[in-house]
Amino acid sequence: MERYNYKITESKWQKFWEKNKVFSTKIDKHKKKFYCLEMFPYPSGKIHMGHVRNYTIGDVLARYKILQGFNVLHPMGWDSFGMPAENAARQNNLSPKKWTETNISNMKSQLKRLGLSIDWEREISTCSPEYYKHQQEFFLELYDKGLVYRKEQYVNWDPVDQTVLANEQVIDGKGWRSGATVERRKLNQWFFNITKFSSELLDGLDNLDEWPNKVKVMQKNWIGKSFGCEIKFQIENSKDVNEIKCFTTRPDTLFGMSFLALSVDHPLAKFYEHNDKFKDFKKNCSLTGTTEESIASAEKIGFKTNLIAINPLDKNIKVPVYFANFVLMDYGLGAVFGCPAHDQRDLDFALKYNLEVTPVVTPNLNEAKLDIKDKAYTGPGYLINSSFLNGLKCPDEAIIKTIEYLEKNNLGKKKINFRLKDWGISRQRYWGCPIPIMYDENGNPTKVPKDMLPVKLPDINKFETTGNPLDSETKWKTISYNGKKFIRETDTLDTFVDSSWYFLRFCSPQSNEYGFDYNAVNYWMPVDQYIGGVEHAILHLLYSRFFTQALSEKNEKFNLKEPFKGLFTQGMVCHETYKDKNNNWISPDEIEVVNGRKVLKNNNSELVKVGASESMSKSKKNTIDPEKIIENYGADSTRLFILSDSPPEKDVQWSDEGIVSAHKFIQKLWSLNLKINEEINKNHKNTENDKITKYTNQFIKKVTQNLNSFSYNIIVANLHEMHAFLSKEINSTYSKEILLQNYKKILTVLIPIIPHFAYECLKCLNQNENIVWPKYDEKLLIEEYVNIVVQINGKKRGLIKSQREIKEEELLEKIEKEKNISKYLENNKIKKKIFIPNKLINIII
RNA sequence: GGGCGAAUGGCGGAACUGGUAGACGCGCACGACUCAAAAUCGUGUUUCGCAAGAAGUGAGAGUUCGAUUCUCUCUUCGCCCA
Repeated sequence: MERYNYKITESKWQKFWEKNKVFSTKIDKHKKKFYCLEMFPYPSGKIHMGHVRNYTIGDVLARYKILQGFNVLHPMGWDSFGMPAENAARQNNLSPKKWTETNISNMKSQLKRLGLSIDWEREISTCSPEYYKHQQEFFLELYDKGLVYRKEQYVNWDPVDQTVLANEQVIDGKGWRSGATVERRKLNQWFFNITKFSSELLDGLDNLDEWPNKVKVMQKNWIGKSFGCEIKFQIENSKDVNEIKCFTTRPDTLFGMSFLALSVDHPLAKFYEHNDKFKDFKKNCSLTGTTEESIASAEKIGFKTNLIAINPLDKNIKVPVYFANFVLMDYGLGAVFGCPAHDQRDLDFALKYNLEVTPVVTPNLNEAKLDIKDKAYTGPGYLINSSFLNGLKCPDEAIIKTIEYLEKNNLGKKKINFRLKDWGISRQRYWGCPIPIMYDENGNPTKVPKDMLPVKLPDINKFETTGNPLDSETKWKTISYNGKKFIRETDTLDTFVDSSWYFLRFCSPQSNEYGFDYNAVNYWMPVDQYIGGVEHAILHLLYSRFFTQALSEKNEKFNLKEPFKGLFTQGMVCHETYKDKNNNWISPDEIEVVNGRKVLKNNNSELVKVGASESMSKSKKNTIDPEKIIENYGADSTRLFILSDSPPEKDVQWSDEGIVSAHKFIQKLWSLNLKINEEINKNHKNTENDKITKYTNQFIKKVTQNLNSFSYNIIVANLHEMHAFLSKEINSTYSKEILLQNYKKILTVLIPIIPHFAYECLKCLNQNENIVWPKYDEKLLIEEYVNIVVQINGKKRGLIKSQREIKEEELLEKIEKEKNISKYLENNKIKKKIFIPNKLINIII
């Protein structure tokens, strides 16, 4: 029998789609739109299985929506600025631009071979001046709206490479490349004022009912809204300082206060600038990293000042004031009061400096003594040792009462604090979007005038090993404007800015006037379904939400609150890991199976150690190259397998058996297709045509429902069932029209999953016109006969096949006649019967 | 430490609002075809038991005629935040 030739068929259809611009989309206000977007890839060189999964899931949806008659926007582009290009350039002495362009063209052809329904005419690349020109305009627009500012901020500084490191480049406090101990260093940096939108970004989550709950929870925690209060502490023993303000979420524990702690960046630090001991202390603090985690895990150290703070609730309680390394200037007011009995950090600090530990919360009022040793009590309870607050329920009631008292006596006020910080967007890198700012002779920043945009990156072919390459581009840096000399900003924008509006650009990728065309954006946006990895659950999605709101602010033509209506986060692709006897990672390519045991290819006597299945990564060498898989099995097989084994939101395990089985299944479907074609040509007469029509109806319903709920793995099971049914049923003699009519519907349902195959089969039947998603008829789904479960005392004892809507009495009569069931009822009195029509009867004896 | 989620055969996983647990696939076993093998096709496959039957969805309780599904406690694992 003729085998299905996926190579010829797939490339034929891909050429057809491309040539006829089948997937190019235009605005059509008479049609309902559907914007299907997958997170665009970083052009690292080759696509990986994660891309295959992501884009297959998206393509299934896009093709389904097309068949349903939606006007579908399904674009693709490249997140093409970023460090890997710069690193590659340093290593190989080639320009990041060339490296990136080569990768894009490679990956584009790889993606095309997957048979995706992409509108490639809308392709964009964030590193192209046509794209980043508009980003620079946006930067200036936000600047004018007061959402951009410049301030000093700590960064991770690598003293050997003379460069700034991202948090993930700091490993155990050392630079990832140089190995040098990373320092905290202050640099002037640009910021987006994302915190201005804290409330909107938090409240907006409540309306995103098509987002996974876990992502909303993560964003909620990240924004971190907390209720608390600002407390004024009078200061004694100083002529410079009268009072210090602290923010706290636990004002109820104020009577337990035994010290006050300031950040080394607190304004009061200026009075200690000439104190050598303080300078040492500050330097010591700077050795700790900038992440919250590294600060939390570092040893708590302090510098004691001569200041004395007075407890506002009781003037007789006086405590020392410290600078401490665990207080951050970014959070609250850079000053906290320490209550060691009920906060672990404070307790660690108090024990180190021999400060008092007074318990003020007890879990149980009857227990007289609460002894705090080295573990703080942070649970709920009742206030003790707290004068007029004693006995209050803590935390809720006690906090409210304390704040009431403080406000009444003008000692403090209620305040809401957010954990979210402003978004630092300066990167001391070459391969990013230049910030359109220039500095005059006095170092004052001004906007680069609009007609001088884009500020293009200079071509650099040779990279020094240290520092920001743009700093040494003297010619590029200096410009004259209106007869004055200016120096360009040499920082570039965080690449998260690039991806914060690309979904808007896709709506009108050629738009020249502005980053997007208002008409197009207002038609296509919001993205109806966004699909990508959960690793972007916080930053990318939050930044995109912010950017959309920031552009919408004071904008009559564009007013969008949320860019992504639906969000789907897919799981990762995993594979077993292998090691040789020396514990070196081994790639699956270097392994073969001999007598059921995994051994090295070049040394069959050496057994391979099989490790846990983990997400594919180059470092563990457990990757599978999609290109080879598509070459050996075809795009449809690859798509089918990547969907089949697990629900899309969960991790999937790549297996060689799995891809082979998917491939075999396509072949089986092809054999079936040939048989069906034969049968159709026989054109039988005088037959019962009901069964196949009924089945087709059920099949359409199942697949449609599973498509709607992203249960793509179950659709694959549905396809297997369909194959089994048709293989048997094809021996019945159906008339030509009935067989053709039903089979066309079935093939149409296959399109989203295995498009090349499905279109080829439709073509064989000359049925490739007017293809629309088939509707199912609820009336046809009702079965005439039903199997009713018979339970006795809740245990299943048998099945009774009967007509629909059988009455209870009639059913009992039938049960009497079934010896296998009735034997359980003999000599017993029936106490109770539960009858669920058409489903079940439970007899209690 | 806090938050969220998960736990079902040898494996990946099904099971609609509580109503036949194990769909479908992989693996395995047996059979057919073949000189033989591969491929292909067919049959079987939760466990114990010859069988009748019994047990069974991480553990323990609870609600219910009936719980993989709902409630509580615990265990383990995963993710996020610290």
